[in-house]
Amino acid sequence: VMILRSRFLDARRKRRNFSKQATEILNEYFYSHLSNPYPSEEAKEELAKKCSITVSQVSNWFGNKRIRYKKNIGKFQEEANLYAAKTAVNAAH
Amino acid sequence: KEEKQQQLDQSNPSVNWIHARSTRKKRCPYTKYQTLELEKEFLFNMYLTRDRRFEVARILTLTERQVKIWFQNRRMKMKKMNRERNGKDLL
DNA sequence: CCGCGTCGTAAATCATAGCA
DNA sequence: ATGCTATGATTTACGACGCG
Repeated sequence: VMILRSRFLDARRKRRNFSKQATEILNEYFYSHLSNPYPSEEAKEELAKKCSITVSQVSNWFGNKRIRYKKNIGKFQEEANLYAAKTAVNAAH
Repeated sequence: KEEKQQQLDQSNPSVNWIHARSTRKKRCPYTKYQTLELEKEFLFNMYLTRDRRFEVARILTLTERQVKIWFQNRRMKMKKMNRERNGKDLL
């Protein structure tokens, strides 16, 4: 019973921000697909696996990212340049 | 359908993936009472008959369209909950 | 053609994590 | 602690497409 109880409570655990690496991976995808930041179901699954989060969480992240980016492109300019440079470096090596 | 616009300038983030239906109704959160009654109705049956939809809409002061869409969204929510509540628990 | 179904999403809003 | 904002999740409202 205690085990079941703990498991139930665990399912209701409070949300945590995603890890730095996960956010990094998601941002890399977002900024390298800025002209069409809509990952396919397969891409979402791959991202979910790499980030150790669920596909739903990947969808939530992109939904939030797209709207927040669009709402204030200026605020994300620095971040955009950062990832643009990063992917350029990756491509070069 | 997606191939309509593919070649977009990376340097020009005037991103065109902006749908923004101007004719779209602004989201308006339902009251606790409305939500509670909708949930009770959903518990009774996940799918509405036309008559039931009319009654629920009248009682809650919502349009039939809003009630119809609420049920569609609610079914999607249930589906998602089931999906996540699967392949989990158990040892 | 209609009308309601699902699926994926926009946009607003909620809840609270996390930090100055 | 406290206030505040960033962030992840949830809630309305549709468009696109499907089926009968």
